[in-house]
Amino acid sequence: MGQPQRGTPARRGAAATHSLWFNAPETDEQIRRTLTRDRVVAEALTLIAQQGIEALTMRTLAARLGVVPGALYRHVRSKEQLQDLVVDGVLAEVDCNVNSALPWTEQITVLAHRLRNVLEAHPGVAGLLKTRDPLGPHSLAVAEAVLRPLHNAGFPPHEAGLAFFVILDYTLGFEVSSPRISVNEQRVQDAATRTRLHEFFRSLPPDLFPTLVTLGEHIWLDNRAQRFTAGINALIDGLQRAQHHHPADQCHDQL
Amino acid sequence: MGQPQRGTPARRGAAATHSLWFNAPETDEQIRRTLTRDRVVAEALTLIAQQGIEALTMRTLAARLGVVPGALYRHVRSKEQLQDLVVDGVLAEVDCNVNSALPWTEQITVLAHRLRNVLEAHPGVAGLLKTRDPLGPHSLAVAEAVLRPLHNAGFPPHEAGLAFFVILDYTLGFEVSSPRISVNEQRVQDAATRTRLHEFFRSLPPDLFPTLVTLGEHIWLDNRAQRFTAGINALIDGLQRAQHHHPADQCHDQL
DNA sequence: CGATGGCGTGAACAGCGTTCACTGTCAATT
DNA sequence: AATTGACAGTGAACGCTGTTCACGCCATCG
Repeated sequence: MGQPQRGTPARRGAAATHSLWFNAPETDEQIRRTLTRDRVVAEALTLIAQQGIEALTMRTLAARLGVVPGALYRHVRSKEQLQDLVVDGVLAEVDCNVNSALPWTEQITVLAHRLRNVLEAHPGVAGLLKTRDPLGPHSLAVAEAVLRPLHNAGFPPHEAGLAFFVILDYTLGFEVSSPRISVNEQRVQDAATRTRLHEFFRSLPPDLFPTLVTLGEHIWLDNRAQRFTAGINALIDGLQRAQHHHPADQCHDQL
Repeated sequence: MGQPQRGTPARRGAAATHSLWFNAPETDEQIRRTLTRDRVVAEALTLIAQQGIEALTMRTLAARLGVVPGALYRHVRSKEQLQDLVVDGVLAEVDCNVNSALPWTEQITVLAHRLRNVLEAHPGVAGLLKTRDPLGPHSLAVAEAVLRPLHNAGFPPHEAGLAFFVILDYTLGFEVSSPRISVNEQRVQDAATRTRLHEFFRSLPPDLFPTLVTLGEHIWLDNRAQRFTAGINALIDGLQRAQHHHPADQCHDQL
């Protein structure tokens, strides 16, 4: 957006490449004249939202845009860069505004839940986020939003950094295992597979796995929201106590 | 191991496929007659340890075993199954013995650190672990080892399950972002890139990212061990307080 | 009106996971 | 002891992936 904008023929190249233009999912009312980096990223986002991250292929993305695969490389240097742009586009959906009058624990909790909800809506993107150094503008905005309450709460730089990473590590790491979409294998966690899972736990040798056998079916349920809430609450509670009580934490590195 | 064991020719098929057998990395002193599922998985593990997870390719794995790619499919149904076996092979290295006389917080802390150390030694495997339902024998052993102290400490089933997943979510999620090995791009976090990162933070607009500008360089350092220790301590501390104080945790699901 | 530069095309390349007919060799059977 | 059958590994192929590049087309600028 902002660069000099080419002209507007009725439909660019409609005579030459007739069929692709009409087979493509051009359901929008607006005429889509030419490709843009923003349009590429936007289509990648809806593709991921619909079919998951492993469906994001240069070829299928190009097909959805009514374009030959190589054309994408005019707007994106590589698939890796496209993924970086996708990550930043997803993080743009996180609302970074929090009431700074609230205690920092509340602010961080709200931000973490917002981040989780956004990542949950784009399955697989968290996996990209953890493999990259996220330095896009919206990634930075999220970082700033999380770091600011910690700083204002009086955390010294080092401890603020630790708390910051601990919170992001947990939130992103939690979302890396998003609910599987792949329907080809029965990976979807429906009632049937849950029953088979419970049978599996009952069938385990009780001498080797006593706790798993007795607790298994009470534990392996898909209560992702509850799990995240419990985790983030424990985490922030622990951070708060570490702030007040023992700023130098003991080290358990060996063993 | 256990099935009827074929014969032992001096070198199986050495006349037909002469060169491959000698070009293969047969540095071991033992004669390697034929393929085994265990040998395939073992070679995959050393390949991952040496070159990272993205170097694990059916073709290169076959080449290292002195074998044509299709031959692997006699011992492994698919690459996905191979990855599952790799995950379980890695988790076999986790020592699951803990002194059950210690407080549960100590036991869990030790286990979490051991798990982290093992995963750190096999970069990329944590990423597989979070995308699978780990039901191999060694995965189950780790689960049992973590769950048992919680159970013995009096956690009711539901709360034990929550604590269990919270600890594993954090530990595995933390390890998903292992230090990059890929040297082709300058992803390795050396001193030079750290300096460039600090310059980057100083160059940010201070009106948009005030906290990042002031705290940036004190925060983005590669203190992974310290970060993990701080996180797991805060987490377990928070879980301990939740156990004693408010067993019913408030819910922050909306917003 | 002609030159220019950017964008999409079409085709190709290397590499990936996976399949399959075939072959050689061992182990058990007759 | 000779025959049979099972099976591991071969070689080649299929369809897919990301990526590159010479080639035209077209809008714009001079």
